[in-house]
Amino acid sequence: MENPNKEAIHKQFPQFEQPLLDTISQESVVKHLEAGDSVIETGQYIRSNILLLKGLLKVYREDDDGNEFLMYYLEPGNACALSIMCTARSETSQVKAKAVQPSDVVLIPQQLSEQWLAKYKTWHHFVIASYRDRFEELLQTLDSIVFKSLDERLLFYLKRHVQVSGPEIKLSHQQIADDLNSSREVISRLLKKLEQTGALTLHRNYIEVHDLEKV
Amino acid sequence: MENPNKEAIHKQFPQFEQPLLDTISQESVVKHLEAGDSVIETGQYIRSNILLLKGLLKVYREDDDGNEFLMYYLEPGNACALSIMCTARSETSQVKAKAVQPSDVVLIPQQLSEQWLAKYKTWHHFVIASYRDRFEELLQTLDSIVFKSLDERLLFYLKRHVQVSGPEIKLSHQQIADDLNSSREVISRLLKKLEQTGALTLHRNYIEVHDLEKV
DNA sequence: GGCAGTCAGTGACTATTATCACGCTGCTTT
DNA sequence: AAAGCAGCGTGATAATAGTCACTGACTGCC
Repeated sequence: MENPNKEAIHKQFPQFEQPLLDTISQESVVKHLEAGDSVIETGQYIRSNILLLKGLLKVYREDDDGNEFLMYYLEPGNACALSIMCTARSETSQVKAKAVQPSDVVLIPQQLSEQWLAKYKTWHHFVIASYRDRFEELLQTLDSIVFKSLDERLLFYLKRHVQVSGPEIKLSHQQIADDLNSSREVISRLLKKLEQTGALTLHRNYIEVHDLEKV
Repeated sequence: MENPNKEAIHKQFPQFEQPLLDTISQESVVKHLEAGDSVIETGQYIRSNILLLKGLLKVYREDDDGNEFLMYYLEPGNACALSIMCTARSETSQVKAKAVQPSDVVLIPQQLSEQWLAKYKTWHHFVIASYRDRFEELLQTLDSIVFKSLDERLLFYLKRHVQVSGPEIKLSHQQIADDLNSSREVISRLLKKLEQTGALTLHRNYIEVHDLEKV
């Protein structure tokens, strides 16, 4: 009885050694998420690592007033050590993850992950690389917030979004404002300025990006 | 010929297994830093991990205009995967580390670190835990920048500083402004407000903290 | 077609932070 | 003691971003 997702896992994570692939297929759970679904809420495992097979996740921080901001996106082949999320809840804030597109994720219980660290070399390289990559992405987000003004942050945001899901940005101004922890009116005004430069065209509920580099 | 720092290493990193301690003593270099010394510049090894034996380091981000902001402090027993620093130089910014107090650091070449990951269980746990801890601290910094206004960020900054080096904060207003990527005048005004609440007393070149919690 | 609801545009106002310009203080140097 | 300088206080002003109030425009539904 082969796990039907085995091939998908192998394709997205070709670096894993064969026995590890077998173990993953046997012991972990693949979960399908619709756009908008929250990863934490659906996860049966409280502390799990997540491998993304298909789709797109956004990982964001939320404080207790409901304010949020985008940390980074996860693409297929990426992982997010959910252990980070579960431990990293200070009194006030929490890390959350949500599907942006319909997605397939592999949930790996924290305990298994730790066993594999010792057992499978490719796994431990993968985990360390994941931490490092996530760290660097977070650092980039931080940079843009600290050093840049909102119009530059918006540009950075749009570029990143185009990278992960193409030049048709299907978001309302309100959603963008949320991701940047700003307000709709401000984002609207900045977007309009960008439209006037010819970098993009605004539509209802989506933005057509032409060229963000020349701005 | 015993490495005289072996005992210090053992004391700060008691979780390390004996063979690992031996290897560290033999193969790594302990470097003394005076307050203000930059870690990168003194490091003979380009890509190294750093273990802090004594003192206090600050790790900060700097963009190409010379603006900077504090990411977090490192205390004895902490480590900073310097590999992060070396790879994490985007076009614009760079991670740097500087001694705040006279400090002793152990420099571990990246190559050795990677060998040890497979060889010593306590090392690989340590590295993973370090990544996680640094990640969470960075997340806290990010929180304070995104969700809080400057007066709250200043409070957060002062609290953290008190935690790592006591209630006598030996910094000029300018230095604090740099760490928060703000300007001296603004910090001066906010500090004055805090003084009026009785939370601290201002002096030339240092601040005497009484109680930051009640503010 | 009419109604409700979401999305977007806009002007006026406010709050926060940055910047500029200056003066004062107290320490160090000569 | 005089000069020089770093650190700090302060008012005025500017720039940026957030908030409020309102409008119109499009969408889906009955």
